[in-house]
Formats: sequence, structure tokens, C-alpha cells
Amino acid sequence: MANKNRCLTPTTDDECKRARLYLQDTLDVVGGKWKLVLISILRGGKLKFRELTREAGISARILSKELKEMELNGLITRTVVKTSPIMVEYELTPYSNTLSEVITAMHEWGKNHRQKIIGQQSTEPNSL
Amino acid sequence: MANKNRCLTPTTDDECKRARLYLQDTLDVVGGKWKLVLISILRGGKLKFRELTREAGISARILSKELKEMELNGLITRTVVKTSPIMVEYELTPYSNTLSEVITAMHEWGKNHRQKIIGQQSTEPNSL
DNA sequence: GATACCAGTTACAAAAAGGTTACTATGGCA
DNA sequence: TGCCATAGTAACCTTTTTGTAACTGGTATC
Repeated sequence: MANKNRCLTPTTDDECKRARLYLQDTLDVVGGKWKLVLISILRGGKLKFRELTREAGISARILSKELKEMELNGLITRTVVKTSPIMVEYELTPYSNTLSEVITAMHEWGKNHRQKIIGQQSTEPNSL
Repeated sequence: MANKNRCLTPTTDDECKRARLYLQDTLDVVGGKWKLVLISILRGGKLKFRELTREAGISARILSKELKEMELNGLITRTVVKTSPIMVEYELTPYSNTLSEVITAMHEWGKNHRQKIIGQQSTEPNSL
């Protein structure tokens, strides 16, 4: 039939759909090219706008857009410091720490995947 | 100075850069709009090409491209079944299970985030 | 006053991603 | 023979994303 259960961890078809919904929710908030990278960078402490562009290698226009979205989602705070040339500091919120498992998992996976790829290239006995 | 340590979990500046590298590696492989969703769907068991387009709501052109990339990265297998109208089954590889922590973490985060958002809307005492 | 740096924004251009439609090719069925 | 379903692919177009360069406005410095 068309409605067979298609998920292992979730057990009903309904749970299956909800699982995908949650996944999509997360992708909506931290998906894309930059947000997780910016969070990863900001885990080292607050940074100013220009510092962030340099650290991430992102253009000011995109950074501005990303930061606004992240602020709206409660992941970072924006603080204006009234110094000589005005300064704006971006800092992670406590709420952003709830993403640490996601980031850690991706970090670990990337590490292992890279080792797997490198291993395939050099240590394989029967290459070529 | 410019090279202060900017990462909490990793402790040296070098580890900090590597951490970001691993994150980017992962994003290269499973980033974008579809790959994690497709994996999530396929966790319920193998599916045919058309079934996948319907389940994910993705066009055939994009699905074809995504599946090729995922096959190249060893996440899925493609099997031709010589039935009446020929059939192609896509199935997760054991290697794709290494992503389960990433997917689970994102699933959990999306679930909690959604509850947080809904909670803000309805149960807040001073709304409006 | 000229220059330079900060934090952005705006306008324009390019590239990436995605969708639609039409098409190939195979084979069962009426 | 014509129609349907399968798995894609190719051409074309739209939308989204990203980048570049120029610019505002403020302050400090030369």
C-alpha cells in the first residue's frame, strides 16, 4: 500500500512526517552556507562586524543578512559599543548552546569522513 | 592580538581552524536543501525514483542530481530491478548510518525549537 | 581639509539552485 | 496500434543566493 511505515526510529507514519518536519525546521533556522560556520566562529567569543567578515571570508552584505536572521531567531545578540569609531559586537546567546550537539555531531562526522577519504587515497592496497 | 584563541571546545588556534574545516566538510557533503531530508526519508527503507520525488516533493531533475552526489559520497546505493517497467531502487548504505547522530541532533533541536516558538505565541501571559 | 577605519546599505552583476515541459527508451496491456 | 508507467535527461526559464563596488555617516588621525 501507499502508506506503509517508512521510518525506523519513529514508528508510525505520523511520527515519520513529524520527524521530517523537525528536520526541516532546523534547516530553516541554521541551514545554508554560513549560519553554522558563524556560530562555530563565535563560540570563541564575541567579535566585531569586520572581524567576522574576515574570519569567515564572507561579504559584508551577506554577513549583515545572516546576522539579522540569527538575531531574530535568538541565536546571537548585537551590542553597539560607543567607542571612537563606533563598534558593534556580536555574541552567541545561551540559547545558541542548544545547537552544540548539532555542531559537535557535524564536526565529528566531518573529521571521520575526511580520514576515510584520505585513507582511501593512500593506504588502500589495491589502488590502480 | 589577532591570533587570540577563539574556540571554547578546541583549545588551540589550530584546532579552531580544523574544527571549522570539519564542519565545512560536512556541509559540503550533506549541506543544501535536500540531502538530509532524502536520507531521513530513506531511513524508512528503500524507495524507487518516482516514490522519492513524491515523498520529498522534489523535481526529477534535482533529485537525479542529488542522488548522484550522494551515491558518489557513499551514502546510498542505486540498484536496477529488471521488472516490467524497469525500476530503480535507492537505499541507504551502512556508511550513511554514521550520519545518524547529526540527523538525530537536528531532529531534536527542531522539535524543541518548535515548542519554544509555539510556547512564546500562546502561553505567554502578556501577549498583546 | 584629506585620509582612513568602523558599520553597514544600495545598486548591479553573476552564479547557483530549482522548477517545468518535453523528450528518449523500454515494456506491459487493451 | 495506442496508452500507460517506469527512469531519467535536455532545454529553457525563474528564483534565490552570493559577490563586488560604490556609497553614507561618524570619528580619529595626519
